[in-house]
Amino acid sequence: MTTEDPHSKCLHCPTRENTEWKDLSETELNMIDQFKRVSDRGPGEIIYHQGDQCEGVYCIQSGLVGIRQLDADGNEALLRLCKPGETIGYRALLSNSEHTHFAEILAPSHICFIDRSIVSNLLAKNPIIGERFLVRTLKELNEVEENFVRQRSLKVRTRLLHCLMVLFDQYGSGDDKDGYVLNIPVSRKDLASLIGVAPESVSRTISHLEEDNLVHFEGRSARFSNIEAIFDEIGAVH
Amino acid sequence: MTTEDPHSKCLHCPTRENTEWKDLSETELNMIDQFKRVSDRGPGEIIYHQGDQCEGVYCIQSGLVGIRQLDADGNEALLRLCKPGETIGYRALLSNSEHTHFAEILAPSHICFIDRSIVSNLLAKNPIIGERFLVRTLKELNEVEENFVRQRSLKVRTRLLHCLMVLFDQYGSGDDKDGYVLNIPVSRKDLASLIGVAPESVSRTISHLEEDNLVHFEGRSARFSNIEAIFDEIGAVH
DNA sequence: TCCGGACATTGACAGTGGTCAATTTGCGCG
DNA sequence: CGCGCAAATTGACCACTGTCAATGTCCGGA
Repeated sequence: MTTEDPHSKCLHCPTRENTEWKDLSETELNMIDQFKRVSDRGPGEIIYHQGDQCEGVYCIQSGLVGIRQLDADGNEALLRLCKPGETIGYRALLSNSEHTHFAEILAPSHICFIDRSIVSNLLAKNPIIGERFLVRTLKELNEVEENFVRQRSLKVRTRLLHCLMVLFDQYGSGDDKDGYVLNIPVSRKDLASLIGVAPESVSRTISHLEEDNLVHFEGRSARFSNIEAIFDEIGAVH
Repeated sequence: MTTEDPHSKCLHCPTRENTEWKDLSETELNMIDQFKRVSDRGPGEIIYHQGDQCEGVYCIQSGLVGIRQLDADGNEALLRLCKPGETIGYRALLSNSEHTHFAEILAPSHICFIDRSIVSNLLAKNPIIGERFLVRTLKELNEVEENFVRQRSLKVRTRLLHCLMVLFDQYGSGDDKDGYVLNIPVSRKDLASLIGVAPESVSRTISHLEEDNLVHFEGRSARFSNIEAIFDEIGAVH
């Protein structure tokens, strides 16, 4: 990461327009630029640990990050995926507590670290920032609750299809002569964790989906030959 | 509800000190008093419906309210219980969207309605209010996620014991010559919904807990004769 | 006081999905 | 190119729990 990289300037960050930082003035962005630390991380690296004090927030410039939480048995549940543009670690900062999750790099990523003092400063000066994070938090809360209720009422097969459609919506690589193609950004184990089942159950369900000619899997790629049938099965309003 | 009731003044509301409104000035409280609508509701009444536009927020002065969400099958999942002092309906207001849940009275309650215009006014004048609701939202988010992960890793029996301990913490009527007593504030069906299982599973688990002399049930009352053993079982890794 | 309906319990049963174990596949690295 | 480890699949097994049905209990209203 050299200083000549245009992306090293927040002002020119391609993701900024859709983030909580979009209302910052050029002066404020320059302040962040001056103190932020950009780093280049690879899969498996941990950005912050569960239980750690919050040092600041992390803005994902590129790549993919997974938010995990340890359960009572020490297993690592994958709660959600975070794309470029997302700021993570803000919850511990705003509630002035330690991190209740940990964040792991899932694909090679550029991560910008912004110290908590900078964030506090911006929050104090610019109430719109706090408001943006409030809205973001409310949205996350709705998503988690929706997920929560969905897992109670739907079977594994439907949950997997639903999950695949959500992933397709966010990470789908468009269509193909023979259907829609998705490069699943996570391992089978993490896919299983996202829908709250054992990895073996995902494998078995995948086999069934193949037999039914609904989805064709090849490693981490999935091709949906009959996406309408899938929407029917999950009862989607899309 | 007569105007002579001292509780009709927010300033004297016994719950105010622990709420998001604790930082309001007397003048601001008087403004709320002037426009709020207090009502006396009975079990089964719906305070607001899922999908409704948000008219304002509701402050629970006394009683008990359940927050429910409809799932894909039209079932009503009980997400959480709200005690006196809690303000509900604020999420739709703050995110400027419709209610994603509905709120149902579970025990005779006094509910104060505060119109959204009043709340917006206070939020604009007094940024600390927004901050209080941000912290509240962050706390709810943590609780939901904890619950989410817990339901994946624990068996029904453990979840029920955990749920009973949480209820005891909040609604327990103290001890007794023969153990600790809790008046369970909800039906078996709702108790089942809180831990994400079928009502029959709760009944069966209750029978087992009786056999094991861990909890003695009598209608809606539960007596914990050996609360240490319960904590052991909840804390245990398995 | 009795009746009716909602709530709760109990039992029977079957299917899902978790667990364990054995392969197989895939991939990084020497 | 092959070794070795991790990921993924497949199969067998069965405990758990959801579903359905029957019965029992409680409570409010006529």
